[in-house]
Amino acid sequence: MKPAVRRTTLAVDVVVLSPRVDALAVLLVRAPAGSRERWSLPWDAPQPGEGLEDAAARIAQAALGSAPAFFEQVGTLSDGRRHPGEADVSVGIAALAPANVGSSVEGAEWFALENIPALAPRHRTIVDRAAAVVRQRVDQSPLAFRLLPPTFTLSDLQGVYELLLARRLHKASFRRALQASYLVEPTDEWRSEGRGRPAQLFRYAPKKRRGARRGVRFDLFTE
Amino acid sequence: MKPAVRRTTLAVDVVVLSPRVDALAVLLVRAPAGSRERWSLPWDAPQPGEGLEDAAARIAQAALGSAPAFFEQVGTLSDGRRHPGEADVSVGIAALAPANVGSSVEGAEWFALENIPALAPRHRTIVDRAAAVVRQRVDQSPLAFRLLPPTFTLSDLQGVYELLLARRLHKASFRRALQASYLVEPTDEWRSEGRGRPAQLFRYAPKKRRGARRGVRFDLFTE
DNA sequence: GACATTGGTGACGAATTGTTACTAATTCGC
DNA sequence: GCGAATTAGTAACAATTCGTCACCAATGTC
Repeated sequence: MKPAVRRTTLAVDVVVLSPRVDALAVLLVRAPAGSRERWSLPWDAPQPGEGLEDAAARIAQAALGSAPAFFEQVGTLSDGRRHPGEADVSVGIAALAPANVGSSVEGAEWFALENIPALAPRHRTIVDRAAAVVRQRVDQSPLAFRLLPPTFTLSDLQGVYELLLARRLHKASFRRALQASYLVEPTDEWRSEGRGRPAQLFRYAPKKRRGARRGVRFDLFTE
Repeated sequence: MKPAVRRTTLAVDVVVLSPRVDALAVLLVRAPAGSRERWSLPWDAPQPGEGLEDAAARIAQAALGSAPAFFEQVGTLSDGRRHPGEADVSVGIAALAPANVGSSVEGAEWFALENIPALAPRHRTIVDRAAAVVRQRVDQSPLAFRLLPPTFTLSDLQGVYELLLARRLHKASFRRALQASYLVEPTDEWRSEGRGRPAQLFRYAPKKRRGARRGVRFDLFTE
């Protein structure tokens, strides 16, 4: 039996994530009249010759007003679950946008992850996967920095980690680990944020460092 | 502009990995006469109504003789790179098979990862991605146990980790960390492997353990 | 100026990890 | 039989990392 390709219908479904008012939020767009649900993820088919991440950038830009700088695939689905465009196959892609980026595009709105309206079942699955992937890779990939503007305070950064991990972190430990990682460098700017001492601004500037050669961790087998 | 699906051609390309003679090996199949390369990954299109992982299981079984028990998507590609079946879109899936599983299917052969023959460019990319994903997730996912038979010695397990991480591990540290993880339990069998003291056999039997609530690690930003 | 609030760091004890060194059980060579 | 070689398994110590507490710094509020 010789293998052969098969024609199917394909969609790229984009989960734009951003920290909004102390919660991780996802950008949804109003569905066309007559749809079963009122909201959906931004989605479309890739154009001929357009890569999947390129398509995700275009789709995210249409909903957000500007293109996010970071994308990550969160899985391709071909189960029977319903897609708004009846696509056979969906490529789910997470896009990360800094806080306060994204002007108000007509028909697009942010929803906290814990408070999402009804979505087509496949979109619901993709959102859950995106959240899981982002949470799982937060310390192997510079995800957190993609959710912040180019310069940020260490408290901002810690806040993003706390959002992603959904738990409180200890300030001194967080900063010590960050120092040891050589991932950020201080700028000479400070930010006065109302009351309290002004905070120094940092930027993401990872230095290449020798592999630590740690032992195996057997971590995170949380199922 | 209303989003719409688009018809494309789809393939599932499977990277079957298994430890063979002290190296991680991938299963390739002989390409049909007239192809540009002599070897390719096992691949096919998913049948109507067949999930992607189901398709991967069927494809792997055809090349391996039996179906692997573990699959993981390693990315979906739609770049311009050439696919043996000229598919527009490829879903890359890694399948893990224990050592010594897989009878000799006509036209299928194992190749050590460092010694792979010429493949279609997209297949080459998928193999590299599969290796990277497996190496990156080895301590978040029970991947190593899927490369071993149901019972195994601790030296076997350490050997698999050393293959995946491509470096030597320290015996005492490895075992201490494994103990603390409650991932394996001893059986009452022992295996005498020629010379040396016989080793006790263990099985993978993860106990649910309380989340460790560790701090952030800032690990592995190795690019 | 006292106080509340947020930023930032030193230091200590606890926990984890890297390493050395040892004991145990087997096969091989003689 | 018996010592050398080989592989399994572990105790124990040293070095490092981590969690926490305590404190100092700089600002706004009253």
